[in-house]
Amino acid sequence: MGTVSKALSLLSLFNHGRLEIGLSDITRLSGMNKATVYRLMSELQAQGFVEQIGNDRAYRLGPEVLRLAALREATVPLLSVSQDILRQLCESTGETAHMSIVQGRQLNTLTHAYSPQHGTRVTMEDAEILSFHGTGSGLAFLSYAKEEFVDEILSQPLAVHTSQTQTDPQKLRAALAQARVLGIAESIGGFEADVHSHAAPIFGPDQRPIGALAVAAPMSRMTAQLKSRIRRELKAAALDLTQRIGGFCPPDYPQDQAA
Amino acid sequence: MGTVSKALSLLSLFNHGRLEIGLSDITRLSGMNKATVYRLMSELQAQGFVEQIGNDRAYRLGPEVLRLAALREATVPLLSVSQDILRQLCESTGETAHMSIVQGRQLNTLTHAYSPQHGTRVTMEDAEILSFHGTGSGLAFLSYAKEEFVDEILSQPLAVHTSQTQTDPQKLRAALAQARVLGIAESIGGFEADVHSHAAPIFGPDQRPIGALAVAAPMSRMTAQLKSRIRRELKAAALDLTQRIGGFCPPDYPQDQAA
DNA sequence: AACCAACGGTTCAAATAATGAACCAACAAC
DNA sequence: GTTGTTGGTTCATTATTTGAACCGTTGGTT
Repeated sequence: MGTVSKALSLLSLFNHGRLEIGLSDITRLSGMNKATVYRLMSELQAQGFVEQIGNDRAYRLGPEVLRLAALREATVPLLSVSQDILRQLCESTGETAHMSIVQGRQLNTLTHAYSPQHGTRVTMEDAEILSFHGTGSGLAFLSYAKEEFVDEILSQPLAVHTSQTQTDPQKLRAALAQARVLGIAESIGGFEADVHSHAAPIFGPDQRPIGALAVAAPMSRMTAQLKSRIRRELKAAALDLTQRIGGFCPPDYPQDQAA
Repeated sequence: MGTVSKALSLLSLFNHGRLEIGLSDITRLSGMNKATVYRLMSELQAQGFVEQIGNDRAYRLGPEVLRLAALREATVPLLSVSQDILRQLCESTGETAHMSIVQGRQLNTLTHAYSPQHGTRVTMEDAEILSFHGTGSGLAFLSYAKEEFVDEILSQPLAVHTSQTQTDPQKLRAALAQARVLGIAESIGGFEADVHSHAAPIFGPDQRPIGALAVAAPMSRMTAQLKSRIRRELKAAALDLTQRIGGFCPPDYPQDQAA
């Protein structure tokens, strides 16, 4: 691994539970030498990717990432288009909708929208890390991912999030096969208890999945009627998103049949 | 300059006019060796900071920057809070409002809001690079920036954007002094002809300016009445933003006097 | 006060990674 | 065919990165 990759990998230590990290913590988390980490962080800081704050001198992400994100959006308007689509989607389903993309071996939620329709709703955070085997989004992605990627994910130890988390690789593969038939994956309480999520994959310009669009509802509200509405709306929304960011569905993705 | 800084500096070659860049162009623009650039870009690509697309294999910014930006927002909600404030600001003034921050030696617009009130309006793009001497935002920042920074900016050759661009360092310093009295800077047609912009600095936790909030209107609409309304609203909005991101105005910033 | 542990930051010889001129293969224009 | 692009690759030389040990502070314990 080159020096640049090492430096950038330090950035991925930040997450929602760790928005600020001290030098020693970074050293421990990364397994690198303290002097190395210090020098790398200093370079990242000089370029505005992180900044140091407070009297404990902890590092946090810097303002430069905002500029890059604005430019990325100008190139591929994934976020703004998604927000548009999510707004419609949560309105037409009355439930929480969110969009996630895969970066490396991680599935990250990028943006979400709530429906004001119900008092209870599934709550979300942006930049949250989801599991592949426990969420509708993860399964939707895997159902059209490369074989090797699926193998890699399913051969690792699979975390148990709730009492209903499915961790049997064979049963998960069966779920993927079924998702390929419908073009929609679902997870019933696999990540958070009482949450039933549906998801459809989003595809990039190379006809490979880049992430997923999902609708999450409390299990108590999941009637057959709502289920079919969600599937219908979700498929249309995912297709729309794929097209509006310049992507293409693979030829074997079920398009026309009603879900 | 370390290897990491070199790699990250390649990212700053991207801007609105250059969303996608080929290997040879990057080589030319950066002045580095082609093999070096190739290796650095490969590492950036492996980490998702850039991606290669099309049959010309040009590079563009990658999805990883979105995740980092979402986390930065979770740490310091600059964007979301700004958008809130900009919406109010353009509503109360009836003109285009925008927010820019300084990153290195660059002033970048991060987000903006239009008022639906008038048919004609000043149009903006996010992630646009503004000049310090030609815009209200730039002057607002400089008026509270460190002496050395002001010297550095004003000692460089100053671009002429319009026939009304002020490029005399002495007159610009006078404008900064006046901005310090009001807490508001302005530029009349200095960046784009026919645009009159007002701006107020935004401060960080260390009482140093980090950027500016601005309102831009067509010169034809700029009556004394609108001017005083803009100044009043702008100062309140900038103060609000500063406080809501955990910043502090320096003691010498004029707070209470009406503008 | 004395002690200890943990913190951020620094040093420098040794080890490792970055560098760049030259090179390919592929494509396009002439 | 020639010439000039392009993206990508090679490898001996060179310069940078590395990490154990160090320093000065801070904050808690005894």
